[in-house]
Amino acid sequence: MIHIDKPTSKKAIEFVTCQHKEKPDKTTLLVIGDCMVKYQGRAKSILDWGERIIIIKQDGSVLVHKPTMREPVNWQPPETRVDFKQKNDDFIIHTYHTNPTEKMDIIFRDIQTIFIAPLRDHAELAIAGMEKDIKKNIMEEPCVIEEGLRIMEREKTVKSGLIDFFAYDENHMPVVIEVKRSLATIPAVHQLRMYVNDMKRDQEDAQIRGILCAPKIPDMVKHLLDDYNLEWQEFEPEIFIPDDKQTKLSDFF
Amino acid sequence: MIHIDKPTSKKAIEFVTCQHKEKPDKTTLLVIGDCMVKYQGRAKSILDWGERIIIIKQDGSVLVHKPTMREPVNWQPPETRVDFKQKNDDFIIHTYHTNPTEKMDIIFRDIQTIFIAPLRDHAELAIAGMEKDIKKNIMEEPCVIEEGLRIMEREKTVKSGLIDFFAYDENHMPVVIEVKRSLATIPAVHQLRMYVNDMKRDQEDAQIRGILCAPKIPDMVKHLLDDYNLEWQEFEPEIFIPDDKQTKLSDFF
DNA sequence: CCTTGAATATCGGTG
DNA sequence: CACCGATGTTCAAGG
Repeated sequence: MIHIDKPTSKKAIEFVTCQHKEKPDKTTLLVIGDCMVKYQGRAKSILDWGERIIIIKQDGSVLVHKPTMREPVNWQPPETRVDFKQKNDDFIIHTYHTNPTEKMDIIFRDIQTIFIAPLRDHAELAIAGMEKDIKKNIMEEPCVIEEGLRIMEREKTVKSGLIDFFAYDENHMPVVIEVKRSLATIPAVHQLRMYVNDMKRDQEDAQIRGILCAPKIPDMVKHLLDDYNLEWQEFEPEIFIPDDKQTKLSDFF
Repeated sequence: MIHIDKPTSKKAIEFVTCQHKEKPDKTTLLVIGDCMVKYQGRAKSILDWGERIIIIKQDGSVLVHKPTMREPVNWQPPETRVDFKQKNDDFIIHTYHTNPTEKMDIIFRDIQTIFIAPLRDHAELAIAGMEKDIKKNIMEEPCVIEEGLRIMEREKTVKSGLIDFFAYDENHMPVVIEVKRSLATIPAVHQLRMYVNDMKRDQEDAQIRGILCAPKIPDMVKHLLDDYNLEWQEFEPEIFIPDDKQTKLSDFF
């Protein structure tokens, strides 16, 4: 890890050319300073002068971070080409990306620090509690949705898409189940409605239930479900750790 | 702007306590080093050792960035409380957030640099080419969709949501128009269908057209539109700079 | 390659 | 505060 404080634009060019430009896929570059940003691509934008953190990552992604907000204010996706220029007393980072075509220029009028470090990180995130995990739990314990439910198929393909669960209730009536891990949305109602219609067409069975399952279902969505003669079930968004991740996660939670 | 290189965990604690902890809303903190990350909240995750960049922003957002990818591998939203601890030879950053309840711990076994700087950035992003801008352009030049179109209402509220445009075509037939700035999706078709149905119910008028407008409409979506007797119009995703942003943007493009 | 759908989505606007 | 929709969404998985 090396860095240079308060470099002139000339020094900055020398530093990044010597230390980063030859091996951009091996070293991460950090620039902190007073800059403005111009972007043109899927949209167009301009960001006036301000003190920010710029990160050029080893896969060619470029981030411009303001001192607030989770999201970068400007960025480029991975596989962006980066070039460094000097103009008057400004240090300029040109970035260019294809597919989609996008360019972004960062102009520095003052640099506080430039860091260059070869970062090694081969770890992969082990995560639980995603929609996948919630579905696995429903598969193992269908009673969280309804007593007596027998799940027949999971990820069943029908004409208009993929049904999360196809089951029979305790009265042997077929049930189509759509699961959301967080908020149930209006499009999810239409998705479920479409699946139920597909099943009716396939089975020539007028009596098929449809249940939308989510931790939270807004009134608007409930009313829409009523309109279409569909049902809903709210469930506790408990996070279950799947067996295959237990070895990685169980020591910590 | 100050920083400390290769600090021991003890030195690191002293540094951040002295320089950051008293004014976390005034200074941005950067830590680069070998760490692991544990998170528990809306989901649960664990990230094994690796060299990463951690940013603690002045609004309390916390980012953990790997040397690749646009997205942080772990994070906390704004308004997160941060605390620093020492345990054996490790330097630990505890973060805690409420609503939703989430905690994330970052454990460093080696620190390359800690950087603390009060960053000032009051600039706001001026951006053009968003859905808002495209709608404004359609409002001003309805012929980009169809010759002879007269737009009557914009953002018209109906039972199931908000219609982008309500218009009459050159034959005085009512038209409901739904606009997407990028890809037209299947849910957008159902949205449009619902709006047309709402209008029919309101107006007791059997003849209402519905047009889905987007730069790109996949075949699947076109077929679905056909099924429901709806229309579509692809348009060039040209980016128009709205008048009120011209002063800011026009000098650059 | 294109398409589809999830996300610890985030974020802004509206009621 | 809840809720809704857009995002330069990003990202991974599947065809």
